[in-house]
Amino acid sequence: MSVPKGKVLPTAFFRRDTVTVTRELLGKALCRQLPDGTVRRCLLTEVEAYVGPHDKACHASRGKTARTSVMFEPGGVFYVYLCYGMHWMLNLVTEGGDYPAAVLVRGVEGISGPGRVTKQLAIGRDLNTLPIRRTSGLWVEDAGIDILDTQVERTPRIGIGYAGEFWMNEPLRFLWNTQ
DNA sequence: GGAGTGATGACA
DNA sequence: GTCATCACTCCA
Repeated sequence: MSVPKGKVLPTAFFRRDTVTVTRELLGKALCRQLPDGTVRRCLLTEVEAYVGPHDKACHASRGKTARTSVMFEPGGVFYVYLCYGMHWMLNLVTEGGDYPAAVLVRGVEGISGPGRVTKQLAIGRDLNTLPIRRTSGLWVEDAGIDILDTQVERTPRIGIGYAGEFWMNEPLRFLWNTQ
């Protein structure tokens, strides 16, 4: 069963508190325009928050660099980077600007794992720094689904053991339990 | 449990 | 310039 077309989320949606945005992204539809012109819509089921310069797991916690400068942009753009030389990671930049934070897309309905999501949706470097809107070929829509807190699970983030005792345990990973 | 893979950032 | 590290995935 496919996800019906919804209203495109405005830039303002992303220019807010990162944890709030992360939680609200569950059940929203990540939409990708395919080369043949058709659109694939996938409900977001797993996301992680990287909440600012003080977050030791956030790439920008050690300052602004060529790679992380996009995270200092006002929210509503993509941060895409290559991990382990093979996997593209998709992030949605949040907050109002000059404050590095983003949401990592770890999974959508039918696709688990951040590297598999980008592979299946053909997401790569070319989307880095582009705005989150229809004309970029990748955007987010409100699918009209209301997800109750009882369906949301929070856990520590994955693969950030280097971030120190506090940040590696913060429950900044959000999962939508669809069962 | 371990390899693959290459950009990135720290350091010289 | 070198070098270690990595918000992962797949196969044994």
